[in-house]
Amino acid sequence: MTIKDVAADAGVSTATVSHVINKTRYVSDEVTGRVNDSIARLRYYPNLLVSGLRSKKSKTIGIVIPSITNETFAALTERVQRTFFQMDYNIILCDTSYDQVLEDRAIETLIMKQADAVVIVPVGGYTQKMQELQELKIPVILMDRSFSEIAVDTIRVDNYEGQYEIINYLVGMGHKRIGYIDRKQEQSHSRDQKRGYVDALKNNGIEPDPKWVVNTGGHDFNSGVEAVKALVSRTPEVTAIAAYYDVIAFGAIRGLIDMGYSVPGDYSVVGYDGMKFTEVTVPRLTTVLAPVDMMARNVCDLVLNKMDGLSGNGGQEQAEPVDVVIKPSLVIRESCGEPAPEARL
Amino acid sequence: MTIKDVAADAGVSTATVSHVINKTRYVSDEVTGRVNDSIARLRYYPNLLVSGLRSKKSKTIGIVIPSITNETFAALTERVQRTFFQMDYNIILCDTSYDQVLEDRAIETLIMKQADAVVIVPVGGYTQKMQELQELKIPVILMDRSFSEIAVDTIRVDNYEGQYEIINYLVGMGHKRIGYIDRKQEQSHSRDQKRGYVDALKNNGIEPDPKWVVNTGGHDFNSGVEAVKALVSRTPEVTAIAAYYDVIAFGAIRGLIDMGYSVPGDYSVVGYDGMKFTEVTVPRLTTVLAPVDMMARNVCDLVLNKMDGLSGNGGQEQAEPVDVVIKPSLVIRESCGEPAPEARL
DNA sequence: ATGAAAGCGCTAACAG
DNA sequence: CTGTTAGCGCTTTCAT
Repeated sequence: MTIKDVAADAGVSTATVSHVINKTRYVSDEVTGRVNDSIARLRYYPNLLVSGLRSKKSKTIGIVIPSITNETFAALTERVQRTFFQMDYNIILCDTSYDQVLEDRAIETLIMKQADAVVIVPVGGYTQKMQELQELKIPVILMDRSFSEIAVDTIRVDNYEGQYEIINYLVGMGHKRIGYIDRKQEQSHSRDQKRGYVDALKNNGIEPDPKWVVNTGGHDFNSGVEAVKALVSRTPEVTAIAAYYDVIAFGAIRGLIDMGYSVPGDYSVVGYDGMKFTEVTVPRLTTVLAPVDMMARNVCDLVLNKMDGLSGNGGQEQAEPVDVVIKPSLVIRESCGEPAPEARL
Repeated sequence: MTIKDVAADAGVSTATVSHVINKTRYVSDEVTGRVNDSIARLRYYPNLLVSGLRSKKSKTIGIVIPSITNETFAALTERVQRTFFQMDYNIILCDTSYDQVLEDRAIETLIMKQADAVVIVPVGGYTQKMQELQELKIPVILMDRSFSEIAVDTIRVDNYEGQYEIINYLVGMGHKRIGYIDRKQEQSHSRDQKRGYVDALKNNGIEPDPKWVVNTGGHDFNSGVEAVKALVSRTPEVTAIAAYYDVIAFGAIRGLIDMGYSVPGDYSVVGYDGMKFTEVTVPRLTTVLAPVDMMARNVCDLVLNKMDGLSGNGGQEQAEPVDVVIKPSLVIRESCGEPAPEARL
């Protein structure tokens, strides 16, 4: 079924059919009726790839993320896809498995599939391929990592503030010696988060002790178990423990229980990210909630702006790239308590 | 940058360029070299939408799911996308938000975007749009719901067996009165699951008592809390409680703790689905693990088969539709114990 | 108020 | 071994 079939069936030209479909010029009611009739009867579906060929708009947007099974990325993807679906855009989903090579390949494919815009949560840094995207005037938006040096639109979380606030909360409860389970600090967001921990202590007149900090081997539950055991057996005098990630926090809770302690009785524990399951566990985890909705809203606005800014002014005058930094919010639940009186010194 | 530019730059015809790109006929080393050179220098990316126009293959596959934030659907999507990305297929992701209207619209769009195949986890039943997909000879695969009456390929989980096994496990531990937190049974998979519970009891010589069963209002944590409170205050003599879904199981655990009971001390609790967080909680949840990998593998195989079965025999002779039923597996963890001696009667 | 026809960028006969 | 050219299905001037 092509537009030709419809035209023949309705006894009009293909131009007319095209115009009734797209409402792009006046067609008499009578002819419109006949055409719509033929379309329905023949079950005609316009070929969107071809329309895109002429209009230079594929009506698809690429989303490139390390893993769709990551709760935050999934939530982000869901919101972005919903918003765009309403505007007749589709999402091509590319999951890079945290692999730089796949990320590059994904971007290449998106170029070839004529994506109208690309949203990326990068595995590592800013790559050649991202630059090509920009050179081709395809709107690119980077998320969750910061690249302040580079002229590209960025939306990210203020992890410094997030970690700062939750440590501040712990101090406010009376904790003086607060452990931190950290990761290898390769990316800037890890470093920001760590700085939040350090500064929150300092600004409360507490001198951070390097012995309060441990690094995990990996990014999973067991790494958290190991880490907390290492920390507490070496430095039992901490009264609260902050983990850089909710799953690690649960590893910590498990490790503590294995060692015969209770949470929040003996130790307070906090996480980071606000994963859904943290509100169904015992105890419910106090954590820092990633501002997914706000991020999604910003992504959509930005993409939309960029896209019609492009057709609007003939491609001249790139606007200054934006760098949106969104503050996450503290979620207070049950995994913290005041330190024991004898531990308050 | 089009193929023409490359042809001009390399001093050959567009046909030659096309052939060196697709390796679709012999081209001398020298010319190949020149062409590749031009491609690289000009940063030429072939327009895949156009190639698809001629070859009738868009190299994209549609995935239509109720919500990408559902862990199982996300895992499924991830695996399917990875497999297909390797074969130069891309995924258009459509999240229907459990809305039948959006589902239909999604399928329509996929037709118009010339999807080569469509994988659907349906919101409800088999719809008109799905039938159109079949009429257009676009391979369709339905997942997670069963439509045995309909001639369409289906891959689903054997929820009867899954629920049967975990109840059987509970009985094996000595439990005689086992509660079941059920949902409204609109879809066949809920009914299958419930039957598994009933039959497991019967086959062990236990007559199921309707009083052991409660229905939740919703599908979330709090529904589980409410449900277990209703159940236990009415029927405290149950010693174990099975929930139709992990999140509900955690609601149940929370409800029990609120009422002053312990798990697995006073009551054993089991879930269903094998969500990731069930292995990081205290207690770790005993549950039934959805066979995501196996399902993904089956989907990919089926899609691939269907797609080249289509080009293979000229579209005649549809093979019998398959109905793959995959058994989930029991995961024994920490949320169950033997019933107290006085409760064993 | 509608139609004819030229292309969009690429592939696949057909030629040579 | 490589070039010419006719489309793929649709949109969009240009005509009338």
